[in-house]
Amino acid sequence: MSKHSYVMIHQFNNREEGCQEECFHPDIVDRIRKEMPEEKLLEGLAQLFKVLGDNTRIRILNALYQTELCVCDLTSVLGMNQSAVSHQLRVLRDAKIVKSRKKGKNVLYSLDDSHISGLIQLGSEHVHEQ
Amino acid sequence: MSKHSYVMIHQFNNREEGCQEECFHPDIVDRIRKEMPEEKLLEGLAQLFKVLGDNTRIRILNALYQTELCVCDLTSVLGMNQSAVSHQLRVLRDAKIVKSRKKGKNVLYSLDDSHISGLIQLGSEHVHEQ
DNA sequence: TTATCATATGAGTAAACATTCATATGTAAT
DNA sequence: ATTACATATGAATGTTTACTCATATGATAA
Repeated sequence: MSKHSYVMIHQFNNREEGCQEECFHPDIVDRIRKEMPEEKLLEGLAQLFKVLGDNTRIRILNALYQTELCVCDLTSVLGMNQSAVSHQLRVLRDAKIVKSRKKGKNVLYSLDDSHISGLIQLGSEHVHEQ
Repeated sequence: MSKHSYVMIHQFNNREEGCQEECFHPDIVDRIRKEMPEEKLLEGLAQLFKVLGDNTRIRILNALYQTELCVCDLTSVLGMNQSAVSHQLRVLRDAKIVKSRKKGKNVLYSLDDSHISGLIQLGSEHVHEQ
């Protein structure tokens, strides 16, 4: 028995909490549960958006969208602490959203994913409509 | 003088923190700063992604992507507390990502933005490539 | 009206997170 | 080698946030 159907049956047998017949539709709930994407995918999605969902990181990405930059220049562009920038770069690197390469004493960062600019584009359209 | 140029000049005059000439490129930093999107837009973007960046909310959106649902059925689909679901629905409503309408004793929720499914689509592609 | 039900919401709590400070690592120039 | 510099990272801290519990609101049915 799949994890999904286990939880579903659990729901069916515990109707003291939740609403009754008029609004509780086992058939609909069942169908939707079956058509939900894999839990792994949903977690990955939430994780991706969580990484994008921070002011500092969004500004980093918008800067890198224009050109490859060293940490130092990024720090200047953002006007913030070098340590804070490095910490956020690590989060972006772990999420495979940016990549880095060494050049002399410096480390140059750039975007590592073709979807990111698309996400920012689409997201901007949503924001503009508010 | 714009806020941007103020911060920029501040940066130029405080080089004790940060890196020196070899990696600090005033011209590049200046250009990037000028071409950065409006701060308002960036904040809105980060806020949008932050709202999408939660496991529960992503699951709600994937359920609503299939059909309009009342809170009660959503609660069953997700297998969680009604209060928790309502709290998250409020976050999604505030962000204009879902909308609601009353029907009898129930409140039916549905997606309110054409961009959201596109964002989920694009995001999924990124996740699949990991 | 009164009782019942579906949803919303405020307060409290524990966990997650962004930033700062101090310092470590690694590279390059002298 | 020694010094200076660019970046990374661990620990500490203040803030944000997701969830739970209790209860409020609002609608329907008896």
